[in-house]
Amino acid sequence: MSKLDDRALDYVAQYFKALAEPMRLKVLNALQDGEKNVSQLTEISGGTQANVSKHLSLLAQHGLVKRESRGTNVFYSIADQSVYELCELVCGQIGNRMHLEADIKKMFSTANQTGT
Amino acid sequence: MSKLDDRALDYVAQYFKALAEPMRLKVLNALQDGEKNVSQLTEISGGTQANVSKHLSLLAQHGLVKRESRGTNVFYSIADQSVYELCELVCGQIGNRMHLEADIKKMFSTANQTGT
DNA sequence: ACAATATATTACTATATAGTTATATAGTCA
DNA sequence: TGACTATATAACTATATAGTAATATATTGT
Repeated sequence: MSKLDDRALDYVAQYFKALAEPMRLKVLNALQDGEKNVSQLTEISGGTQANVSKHLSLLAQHGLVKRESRGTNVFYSIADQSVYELCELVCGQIGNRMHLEADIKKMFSTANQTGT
Repeated sequence: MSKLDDRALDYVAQYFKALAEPMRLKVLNALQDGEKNVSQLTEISGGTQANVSKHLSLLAQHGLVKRESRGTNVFYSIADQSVYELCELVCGQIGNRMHLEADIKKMFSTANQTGT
């Protein structure tokens, strides 16, 4: 990325924005081990059905998840594994940096078993 | 990232949020070829001094840029090259995907000369 | 057709924040 | 010290959006 024009910057910003929400990260996290329907994601995330549905909608809009309805269920799945690469990169950075240091390190020691 | 707890998710979300703003991306972009002071960044970005200063403050808070005052100037620089890796990842994805396809592709063909 | 279930949507409230204008703070030089 | 420049901050407005409650829209099975 060296000299993105304004449209591109807006675009990238919007993409980051889609990732800049704890509930959405939680949902993506939950989808790591395969597709899940809205009810499952609602339960896992501890959110309300309406809210989870809205977040899923947004994630789908930004191409982060795929949507497939089967019967009365709608199953969502990660659209692109690179989402996790992003998260890992960020998690790695956060682990290094930060005021919380010890705390954070502990969080990520149980969190970073993925290994791209 | 496989099972981040809520604190971690908040944390990661905040980090993405710092990147989820066109003006801040523009500033980061401008810092790619080395440190710059606030006046320079104000001019390059086309924003107001106050606004740019605020964004820089936020970027510094999140550890994305380093701050160093020399005389009456304050020079900012990229704190961590991994910021660019993030952007490239996102840019790559956006290039593949997307409604805008042709347009976007064109944008990024002139934009992706970095090559980590 | 009707009841039951799963998901989406709408209208709303509350909160966060980008941008602006004006002002404060700090460093430099006469 | 006082004028000048560079940066930061405060108070404000406007906008976006996360969450909620209620309702709409399927789809399935009877």
